[in-house]
Amino acid sequence: MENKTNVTINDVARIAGVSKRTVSRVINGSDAVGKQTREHIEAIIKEVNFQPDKQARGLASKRSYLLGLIYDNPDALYIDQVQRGALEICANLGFELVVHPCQWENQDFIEDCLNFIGRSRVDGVLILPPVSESNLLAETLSKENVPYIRIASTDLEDSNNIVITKEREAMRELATHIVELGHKNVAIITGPMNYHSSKERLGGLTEVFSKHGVVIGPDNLIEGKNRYESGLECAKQLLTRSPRPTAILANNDQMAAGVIRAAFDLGIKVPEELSVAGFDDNIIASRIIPSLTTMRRPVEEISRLATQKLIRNIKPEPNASNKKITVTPYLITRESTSHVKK
Amino acid sequence: MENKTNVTINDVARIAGVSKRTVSRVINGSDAVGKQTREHIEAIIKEVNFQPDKQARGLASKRSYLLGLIYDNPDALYIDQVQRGALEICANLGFELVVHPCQWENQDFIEDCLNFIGRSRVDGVLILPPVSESNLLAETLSKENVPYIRIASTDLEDSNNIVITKEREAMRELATHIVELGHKNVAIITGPMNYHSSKERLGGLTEVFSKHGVVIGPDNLIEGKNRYESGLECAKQLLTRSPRPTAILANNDQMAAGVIRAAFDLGIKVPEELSVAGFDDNIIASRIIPSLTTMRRPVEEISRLATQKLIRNIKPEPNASNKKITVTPYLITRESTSHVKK
DNA sequence: TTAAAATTTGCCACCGGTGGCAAATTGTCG
DNA sequence: CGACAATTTGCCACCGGTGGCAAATTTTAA
Repeated sequence: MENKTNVTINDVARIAGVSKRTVSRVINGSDAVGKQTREHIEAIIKEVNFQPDKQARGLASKRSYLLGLIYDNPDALYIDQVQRGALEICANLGFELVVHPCQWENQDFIEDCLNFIGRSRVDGVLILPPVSESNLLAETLSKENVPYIRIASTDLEDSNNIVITKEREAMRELATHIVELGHKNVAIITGPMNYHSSKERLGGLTEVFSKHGVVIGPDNLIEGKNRYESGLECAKQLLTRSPRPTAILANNDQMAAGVIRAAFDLGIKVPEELSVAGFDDNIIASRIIPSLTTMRRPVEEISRLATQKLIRNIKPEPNASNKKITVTPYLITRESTSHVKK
Repeated sequence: MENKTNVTINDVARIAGVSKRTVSRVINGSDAVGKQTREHIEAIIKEVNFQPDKQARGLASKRSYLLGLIYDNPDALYIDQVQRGALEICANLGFELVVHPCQWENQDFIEDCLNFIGRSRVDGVLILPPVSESNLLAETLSKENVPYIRIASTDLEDSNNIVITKEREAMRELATHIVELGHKNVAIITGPMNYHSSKERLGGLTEVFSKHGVVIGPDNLIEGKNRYESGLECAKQLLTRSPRPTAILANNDQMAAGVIRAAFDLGIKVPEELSVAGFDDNIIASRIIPSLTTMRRPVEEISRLATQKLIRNIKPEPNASNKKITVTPYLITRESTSHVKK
């Protein structure tokens, strides 16, 4: 462990008996270096533990080796998973991750993001839902030539900068599960309907339900806010209606947890008298009693894919294919859903 | 919104009709600038939305305006709160936050951290528990002259670089609560006993219990791993012992959630037959049924304080006092604890 | 009024790398 | 074997700021 002094490129060059330009070429994997020269220099770099200064490199090459993570999501568990996935890729490719939470419904949010990008000099940004749904942000970044990747639920006509989670398809699977359990009287708590993702998820459900005679109308459809408290409140409304639904599907796990609490408070047994399902499979889904049937979104995997794509957008590799990336969540069946009682 | 072109210090200097050195002085708040010159330049900076390049600044001044966040904590909710607190301060003081999860029990963890610091050129690091308990890391950073702050539960003889959470005192409060509820047969699931924090929390509990005749011995003390699964397993052991404890105190909320699950699986009613308490007040504590009595750790506040202190250590202000910072968690009473039945 | 001191400001080198282009070296072929 | 092409390598300017020091200006003191 001799991390002591900061070795510079000049030191390496001097030791190797070459010019620093050649060392620079080696660092950057340029092909125009003789084989033995390269190996000699690489050995020395390893030996003296030379780590090129990101500041200087950035200044000269217009690259900071920093990635920004832009989000406005109350779900800490989701963010954490994204970070882990992204960092795994960053570590491999020599990037660092700078986090930037924001308020995407504020008026100055675009400016705030641009300022962040300007200040921090990140080479590109990863944009998480729901911020990823802002076409204005995407267009602005395009115009400013800032590489970005959006993680989102639909194509949004921006397919080269997006990783798509097929939420509509996922919800079809969930709806099928519910139909198979014999539920006819199903209620849905959607997310905020100005989110694409809420529309996609609802769409997937109703497609299947309508084919099987499960009617979704104003009486059993309610718009939630994706938070626990909101799920609690919406469920209290739904559960006092008559006829009482035998299943409630919430737009995410947080709200589903609220539904379970509401049922508990009203003395309604889950799943015997009420089936409940969520979306995300965040940690709460497996901790709550009864544990929650939900759609697992492989967040870490999505994040890894998105980060790779982002870095490839920043420094294009010739041989890399550039196809659209999609991921589909899948059903996790737990205690909160069961056959409807006759 | 005219973020378009990247304005440089030369542009500002030219527009203001001064040298860039003078503009630099204004940016850095040097006192050696004439009042009207300063105001003139400041106006122009605002007008053209000049944002000094962090790379260049860093290269020249040996400062990156980046802070590192080092942690190895499975609890995403805790990390998220820390980030929010830290970012609030960073935003005010012109810093960015770079995250670095690690495996502090790996052999090369010190080297890994040093490499991270070297690579990213962070100006200082915030170290979260349990990594903060590593005296070796702290000493190494001292030796390398890297500013750091540890968030930890005891003084660790490093008081100028530490923000202390008084966990022992907190646990006294919890123990008192349990004693007041009449419990005599109490079991404890500790954290890993090689963590200071686990010792502190256990110490606080036993201090109070021993004064009130509540005996803690091998029969009702078990070492957990701070995770849900561990709480589940430990509780299953404790709850099949005879006499069965009337209260189980877990070292954190994750394990307490496991205890509640174990009780549920064994048909033991909480809180009627068993009181349960945790530590942290993370989100799961209020979501679970029954909701969890716990000690709230004001994580965001702690993080803000730590970040401020860190930045002050990086660029010392003359008038800033430099006293020790401590925070004490406090009791949140919910559904999972009640009077012991006679 | 003038010299000396204090305050402001500007010049220039430098931080540690990268990029363009020319120079040096090696290889190829008639 | 010499001329020419291809491959390697080095020189030097530059990225956008900061720091030291001297120069210019203003203030104070005699």
